[in-house]
Amino acid sequence: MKTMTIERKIAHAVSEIIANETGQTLQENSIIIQKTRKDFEGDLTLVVFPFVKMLRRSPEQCAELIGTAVLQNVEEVDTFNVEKGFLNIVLKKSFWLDFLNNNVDNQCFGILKTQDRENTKPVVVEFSSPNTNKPLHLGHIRNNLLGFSVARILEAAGHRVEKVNLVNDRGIHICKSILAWIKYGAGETPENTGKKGDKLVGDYYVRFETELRKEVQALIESQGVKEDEARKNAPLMQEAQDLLRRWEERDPEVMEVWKKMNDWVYDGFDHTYEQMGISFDKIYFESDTYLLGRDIVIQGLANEQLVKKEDGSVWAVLSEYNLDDKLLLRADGTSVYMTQDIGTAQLRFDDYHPKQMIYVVGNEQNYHFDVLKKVLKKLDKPYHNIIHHLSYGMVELPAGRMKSREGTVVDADDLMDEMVERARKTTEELGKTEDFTSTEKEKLYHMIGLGALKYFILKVDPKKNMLFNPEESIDFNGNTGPFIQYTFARISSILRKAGEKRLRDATLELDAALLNNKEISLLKNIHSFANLLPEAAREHSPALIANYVYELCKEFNQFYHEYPVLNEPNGAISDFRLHLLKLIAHNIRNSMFLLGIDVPDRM
RNA sequence: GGCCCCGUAGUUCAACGGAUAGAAUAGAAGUUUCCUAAACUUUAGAUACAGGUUCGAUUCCUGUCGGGGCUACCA
Repeated sequence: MKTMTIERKIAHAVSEIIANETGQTLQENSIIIQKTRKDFEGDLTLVVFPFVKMLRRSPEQCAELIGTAVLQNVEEVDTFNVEKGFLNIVLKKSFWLDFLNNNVDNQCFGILKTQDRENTKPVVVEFSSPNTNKPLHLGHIRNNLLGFSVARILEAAGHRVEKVNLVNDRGIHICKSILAWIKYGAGETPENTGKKGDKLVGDYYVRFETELRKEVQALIESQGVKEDEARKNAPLMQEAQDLLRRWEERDPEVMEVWKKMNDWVYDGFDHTYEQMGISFDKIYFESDTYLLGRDIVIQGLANEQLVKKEDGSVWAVLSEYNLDDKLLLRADGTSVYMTQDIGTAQLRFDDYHPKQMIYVVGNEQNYHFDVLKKVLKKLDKPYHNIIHHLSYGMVELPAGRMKSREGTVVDADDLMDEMVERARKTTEELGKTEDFTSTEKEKLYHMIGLGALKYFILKVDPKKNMLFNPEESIDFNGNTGPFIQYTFARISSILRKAGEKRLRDATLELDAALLNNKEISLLKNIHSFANLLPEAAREHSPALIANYVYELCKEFNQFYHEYPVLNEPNGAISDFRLHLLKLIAHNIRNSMFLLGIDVPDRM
């Protein structure tokens, strides 16, 4: 143990004094040390209530006793004060100065490197997982940003990470858009229409639904059947199902159209992913994996882990888990969604032998994943307990969830374009880019627009539903991405003005007594990042990082307003502040990197 | 019907069971001879309701009310 954190040192001292007093040993993780709240004097606070009974003293006496012991045994501690049942510990100013000293040249404070990559089992993070029958929308944006950011956070926390995408490129829904294109497409292509491939295919998916609804309506009126009955029997639906059968038989004619249309979609997706700034290490296609799932199920049946009903359909019996039985193969032998997921899980396990497989999938599929894990357990698969469903909340509109039928879907490309446009407009109104080249401008507007969007999405706790109001544009002021980018640009501007030589020659020989509260507060913030990052990794929560970096920037702006850096007459203080700014800048950049957001040197 | 999730300022979001529930935005009032005013300062405003557990509850438990999701031989 080379570097023990100050929190652990204190916790250790606390457990010792309690052991001395009572003869009881308590686990160090039962000692609650938190950051002291703003309104009180101190850096760290110990809640002493848990020890009151053991020590048989009043809370104040306990705090006094523990405080004295900590003061004696931990050299970094300067003083302490007792406020109700809370022991507030003040660290020496030199502790903070040393902290800066030790980390000013560390561009990656708090970031852990994966040791021995070759021999480390990876965490596989699956996200995005689009269907190839329609373009990406706002819901996918949350999924993509979340998955990408969580992958970066895990990596920064010392894990080896593999990002994978599972493209849902087969099934009845895909056949629907293919069929509509064959019937009504009149040879339209992305080239001859100028339309983005995924949009074009999506249009035909919508067209299918429109035409189907007409047929269903007609059936209901002429034969008086119920709607779901009519949907099943409608000629178009029959044709789509026929197309699916032909696809499963690898009918060359169908395969050709399928391939062609999927390629259009992939071109479209590539563009969307690029705009979003996300990428994958590997892409899986369900068309390659669904048969594997079927084989596993058949094997499971042979092993008597699954059961076959009279009609020939295959089921997992899950009554022992209080879940309904789950169908895995239809009577006609075709696969369902769950069957595919069994196959992809197996393949992923074989490919990576991961220590964990994370699936970034909306919370509407909570039940599905509960069942998946149980089915895999039933099948005796070793990986059933390394599956983690990173279940995130939906993005809702003021009127409720997005519905493609009602045309309320917020398109991913459109939204990103709007954000970039607004960044352009706002920046130009402020007249900040007059001396930028046009390339620099485009880059900046993209950075700001996407920064605003990403931060807006990621600052919300992933588990919770969130609201997006298309009427109100995403802000550039306040608790936003651009605010953080702006703060970074401000710091960069000072560092730029200082010049390389000045930065290189700057000394750190300040009398610690000269540190002011704002400076200590900033150092304290950054110091806490080392604890925050592992927590964000554990919780799979970019929101923790977002809130952290916002707090840091807010703090910096207050400092910036109150204290000069380059204009500070005391050279030692000025030098110190330059170092402080460097550390802050690195930390902001790193934090934003974890969110997948770039920061500009000027804006 | 059964199962699960969520109700915090006008609005959008915070708060390992810990101190006086934080921010942002919208509202009101201010700050540019000074390193970028996308900033800063001041001000007003909230835990759906009723019980319980606890030294202490926005947080855990029970009930009521309100919102959402799942419950397919769809994905």
